[in-house]
Amino acid sequence: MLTETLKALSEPTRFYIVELLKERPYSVNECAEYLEIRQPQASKHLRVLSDAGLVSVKTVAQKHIYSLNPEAFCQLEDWIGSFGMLWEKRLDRLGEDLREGKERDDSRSGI
Amino acid sequence: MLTETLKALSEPTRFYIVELLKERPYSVNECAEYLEIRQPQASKHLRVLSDAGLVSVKTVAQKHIYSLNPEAFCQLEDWIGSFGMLWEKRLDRLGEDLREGKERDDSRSGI
DNA sequence: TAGGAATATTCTTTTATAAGCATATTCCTA
DNA sequence: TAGGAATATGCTTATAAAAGAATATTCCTA
Repeated sequence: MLTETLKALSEPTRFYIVELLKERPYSVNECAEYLEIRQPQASKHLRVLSDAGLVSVKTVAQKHIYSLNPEAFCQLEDWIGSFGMLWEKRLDRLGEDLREGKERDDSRSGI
Repeated sequence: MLTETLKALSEPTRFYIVELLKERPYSVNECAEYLEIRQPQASKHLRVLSDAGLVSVKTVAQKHIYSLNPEAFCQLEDWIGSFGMLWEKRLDRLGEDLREGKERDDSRSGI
């Protein structure tokens, strides 16, 4: 479900965690330290991100190393990509209309 | 704030409204009808989407016609795009390492 | 200008979730 | 194997937001 992904990302603290993980994988304590939150909160937020498929865990000794999970972001990218066509379509129609010398009727453009 | 955009989209009903508006602009009542929700809810959800910059309104007589706002989606697309580089970078490193005949150390790959 | 159509707002109730704190769990090492 | 490091979980409280119902607002038209 895309909405779960979006929901997980919409929480500011989790958003920052994801931004942090862009740099490199981090352990739970490292996340907590960098974001200046307590360890349990970091753990919980990472769990939400994990449940949403946004991050993966790798266990090294006692440490749980979290890293971004490409698939989830590709899925999001695909969805966002499905909008780009809309603006292009409208520009296409605008172009056609201009070539045909039509008056532009914005009630049809959706802009 | 990107988190506001994400939050607005993360609500299932609003997500469907956005999907509906992909097709063409819709009035409040039309949205309510298609999504089988009551008019006030549609109005409220559209307000949230509007506050987040995801939709624009055009008033035609008493009707408020809502349509998607390209800028917001482009912003999202830019952000999502900033992740694509990461996977590529990793593939690049993998490629380099292979050419150099190195042993792969996954603790550095973040995958 | 009165009436109705279309939309927005207010208020209440309910539900979801984030934070805080304590504690449990897991696993390495001396 | 006892102790400590790293992480996870449970419980409570506080806050945010969604739904429902009633009502207010805006604006066109006869």
